[in-house]
Amino acid sequence: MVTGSRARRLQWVFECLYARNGPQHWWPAQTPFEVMVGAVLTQNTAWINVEKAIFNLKQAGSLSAPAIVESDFDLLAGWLKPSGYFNIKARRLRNFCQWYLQQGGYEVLNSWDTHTLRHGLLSVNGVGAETADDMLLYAFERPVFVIDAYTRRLFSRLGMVSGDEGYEHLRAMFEAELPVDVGLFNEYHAQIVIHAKDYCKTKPLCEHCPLVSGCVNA
DNA sequence: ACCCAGGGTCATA
DNA sequence: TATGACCATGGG
Repeated sequence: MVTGSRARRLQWVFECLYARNGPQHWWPAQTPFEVMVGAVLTQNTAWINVEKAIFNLKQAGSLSAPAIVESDFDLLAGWLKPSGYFNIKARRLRNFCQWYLQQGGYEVLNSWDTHTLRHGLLSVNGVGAETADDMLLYAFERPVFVIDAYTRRLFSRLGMVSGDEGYEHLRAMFEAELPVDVGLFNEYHAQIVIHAKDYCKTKPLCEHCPLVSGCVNA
């Protein structure tokens, strides 16, 4: 049983995850721009398929905002095919890159305060709350806590949230209960995802770990 | 054969 | 505000 204040329980869950899985070094990408592309492509899609699409973009020498904006639409959609929803994602990626270039690129965007940058990202058709927060945390290194389906499921199973709270409500809760720290938020979200994907299925669980009831195999 | 994957938009009530 | 339809490939 997990006891204590919610803040303390959130810390405990993180420590258990980290002890089990070790540092994840997220986001798996070579540049901030690649993080942003991956954030769009991974919408409701297995990461392994996103990797194939990003590989195609690199292979074509088109993993840049200008290249994506200028490339033929059907060609772009073809590169994105393995990641699914390729017509929609080609449009979303192009929307984002157009906006990205219009604003002046990474350095300019990174000079904005987090609130302004978040609203800017959300103004792009195809960039929703989670995608924007992925970009803010992993490409711009802002202390924003990313909420996804895994986060809802884990903490719902742990009895710490009901699960049907709105996105902003949950994000505000995590950011209020935890130390506002980019490194912590980075690692915490990565741990939640890796826990849901692999490790809780293949690694044994420690007896006193609060994750037992949060594991899909428990 | 069936289910879901690191969501978001749009139409409808 | 809150559902439902839609997007689409690939791995278990």
